[in-house]
Amino acid sequence: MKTHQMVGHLIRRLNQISTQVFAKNMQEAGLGLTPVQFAALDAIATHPGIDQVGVASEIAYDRATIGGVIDRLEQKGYIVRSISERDRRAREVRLTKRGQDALKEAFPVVTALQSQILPGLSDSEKAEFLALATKVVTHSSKE
Amino acid sequence: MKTHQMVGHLIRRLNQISTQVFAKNMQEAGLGLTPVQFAALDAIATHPGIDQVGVASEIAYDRATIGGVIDRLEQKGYIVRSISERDRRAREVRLTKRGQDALKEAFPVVTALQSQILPGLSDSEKAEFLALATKVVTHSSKE
DNA sequence: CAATAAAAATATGTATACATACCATATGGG
DNA sequence: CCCATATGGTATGTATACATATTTTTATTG
Repeated sequence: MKTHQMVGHLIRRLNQISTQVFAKNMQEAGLGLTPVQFAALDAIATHPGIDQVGVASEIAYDRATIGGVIDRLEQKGYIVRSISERDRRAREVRLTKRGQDALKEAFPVVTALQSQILPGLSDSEKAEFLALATKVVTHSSKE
Repeated sequence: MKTHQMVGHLIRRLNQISTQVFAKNMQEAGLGLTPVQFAALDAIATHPGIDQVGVASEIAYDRATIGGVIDRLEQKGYIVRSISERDRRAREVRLTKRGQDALKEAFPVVTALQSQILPGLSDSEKAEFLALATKVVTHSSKE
């Protein structure tokens, strides 16, 4: 079997295409958010006061990676961290005004770029791909 | 739209699942190859004397990343680099005996793990997924 | 209630992933 | 032949991605 035909290789290429589309559209919109940063902002906006472990499990990352992502979001002034009163080990995370604005700006861009992520597929093929991918991810996260 | 349902997010999760399956199977087989390292070894085996840019374009990476990958393969004693006589800027890359052995050992493992990468899908669904993914990647690399 | 296990962050180390800049070399045109 | 340009590789910087270890704090259990 050729490497090019292997599933893992194809998925990596899809991810590559996806992140490039994301970066390109973000840049054109004058926003510097990466896919992870956007996902984290969205998760925090949906669950204000969530802790870092919560963010990690919401978007399926490990704690260590999320720590770095949140560091950078904090440096950009998009979020604030505070020690939880309920559990002093935990850091509660919330959007700042700037973070809310950035997310509000990013949302339509991200929604619009979805259609560019699977170039060459018809609408029904895209739907089929989405259904299959969802099935795999759902199945995998149930274990 | 929820982040979880976005194409990019799903693709990232698929890639995550894929790399985890790869790492797990490699480790169980006592091999320490990453997906990129395997792909690079395979490309070099198929094109002995290929230069680094050649490897990069074979497996769709940038020069900088491949440089690091090849550094590590060299450190492991799997490949050797030599200055090309045709073009003294270029480094020709070849497998060592150890590299050939490692690749030979890895191949059946990688072939076998393919079936674990899309858990929850039937064989026909896997084939459908593969066809759609191939279509996207092919379409995208034609530009 | 003290000992201990578990959990939240962080730190550390390794490996992608890629943009940009830089150096050495090659190549094409004048 | 000279020069502008392009190309191969490396260096640098940023951002994931994750395993493992460590610290602080919490929860559990004998």
